[in-house]
Amino acid sequence: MFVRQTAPDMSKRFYITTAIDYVNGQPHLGHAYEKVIADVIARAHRSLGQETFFLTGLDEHGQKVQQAAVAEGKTPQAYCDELAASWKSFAAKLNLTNDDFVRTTEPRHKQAVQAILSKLHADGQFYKATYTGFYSTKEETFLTEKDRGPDGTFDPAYGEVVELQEDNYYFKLRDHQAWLIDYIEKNPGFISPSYRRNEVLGFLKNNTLEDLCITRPVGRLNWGIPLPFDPNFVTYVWFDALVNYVSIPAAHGDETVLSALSNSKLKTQNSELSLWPADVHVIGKDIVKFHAVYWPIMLKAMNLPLPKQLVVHGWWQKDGQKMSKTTGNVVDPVAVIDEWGVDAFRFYSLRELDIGPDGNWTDAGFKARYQSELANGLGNLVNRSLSMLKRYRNGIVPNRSDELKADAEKAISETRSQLEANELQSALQTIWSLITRANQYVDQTAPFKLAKDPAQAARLDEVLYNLAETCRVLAVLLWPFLPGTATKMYSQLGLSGEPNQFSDATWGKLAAGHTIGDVAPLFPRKDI
RNA sequence: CGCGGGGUGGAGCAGCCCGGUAGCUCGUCAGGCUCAUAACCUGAAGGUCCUAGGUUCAAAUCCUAGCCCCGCAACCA
Repeated sequence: MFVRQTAPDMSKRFYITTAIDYVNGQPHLGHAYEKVIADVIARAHRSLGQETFFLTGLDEHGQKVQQAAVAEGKTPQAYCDELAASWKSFAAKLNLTNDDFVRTTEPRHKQAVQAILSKLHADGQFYKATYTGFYSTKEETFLTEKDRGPDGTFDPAYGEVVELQEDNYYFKLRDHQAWLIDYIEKNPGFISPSYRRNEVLGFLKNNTLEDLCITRPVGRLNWGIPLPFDPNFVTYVWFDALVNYVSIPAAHGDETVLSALSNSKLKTQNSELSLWPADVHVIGKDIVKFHAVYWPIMLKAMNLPLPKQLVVHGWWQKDGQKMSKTTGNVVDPVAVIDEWGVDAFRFYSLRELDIGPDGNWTDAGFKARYQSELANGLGNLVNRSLSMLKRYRNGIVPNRSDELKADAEKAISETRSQLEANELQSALQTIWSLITRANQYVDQTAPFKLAKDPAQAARLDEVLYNLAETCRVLAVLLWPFLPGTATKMYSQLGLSGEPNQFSDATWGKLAAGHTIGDVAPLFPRKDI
């Protein structure tokens, strides 16, 4: 064994990110879903004893923001500032434990973007070229062949279409295809689930990568980060949004990123966290290509290691239909949380849909899971267990008994490995199997009958201990998913703090003689 | 042949990667219990695991072909 000389906070943290959301609009279910997935994974790793850094944030540049700001008579920055406030409160509403919140209009991000652009430009990774195409002056965008109707003309919605020439900078992607295919093949865990990996490999093997246009002339778009080597252009999406994953580590003093950009002087905060490479990027299936193809190539060009894993989630439908603002069948996460509580929202999102496939949100399904699994399953177990302990033993924990120990330990070890593998839905199923077992145990041992017979006092003690201790273990297992509920469970057990250390999910930690707290339903039944 | 996902008892899903009693929630029916949020427990009915081939001692699970749904098709999680 080598003795590590590094200071504790210099060791590499588990670093997890969400995609950053485009600020043009209000948060919806999809945004909430992705953040909850990332938060549960982040909390799970913290609980398992790993130093963790969880980053989420906003993408604030681009034409749509610029246009929306102008339409509201505001400056783009003022427009972003207002929306950023609401997005930050949204993160709080979801009970996220993000350690930072990136906004791409922040100086700390911009300086990193410019440092990267300067370095790659100096390294000859970019070239300037002229593009000729059909341009819609109304939509302020170039049209492609796909935008043509069946008769070969462009839709009148595009207004006047003119042939236009435009200079832009391009990033060389072409030479990178071979190593990237090789990398993805040799690292089967890089893209999860596996069918997304196959999709990327299929794309890479059947297509030739086109070089990537990375700029817009300021005449067409000025709400962006200027190229440090050509003031006539701003950088366009790729070297802005994606870079947030390393610009924030740089701002926190990450040595890996800073040394890769050694030709520049970046201001950092006083901390010196070690973050890069990211352990997990949680993203939606729509942006797999950008994260699995463009981003690795960009990192390779920057001489930075690749992220360890992309966790790709699916889409929610509502009642079997695509959610859209025009049909109005949207799920407003804030409304759901206000009505049912954030833990119920988190629970349904993760229990109903595994990470990967598309899912179907139904209000009836939500209510059913709330009622049966949260109220009748978990809530009722805790309530009946602790009520009996209160009533029969004045809330004083009896001597330890191990009747449910084996069942609990099975659930604990399964949950642990499922959390480590990001199998969140399966972990919830495992946890609920313990809840079911405990409810069954109440029926089999009938403590309410034992209580009527003084000769059975010792037996009643055993049963009450097993139930209380199972509730305590459940609180620890549930904490990453239902942090508020888990903390309430601890509080009802008379335990202070949060059950946020997985190591506390060890049978027998509840001490004899301890007095529990006040008991109240965790998920009040809602009769509809 | 553009890409991808799915087709499992009445509904919605898990299982498929690493073949071997078809599991979960809801619903239906019949019992039990009364500590608890009219909650809990037990049992029953109900399934050609889309179809057809193949591999295998054994396939929902692997392979091939077909049918049917549904997304995506450059920046929408």
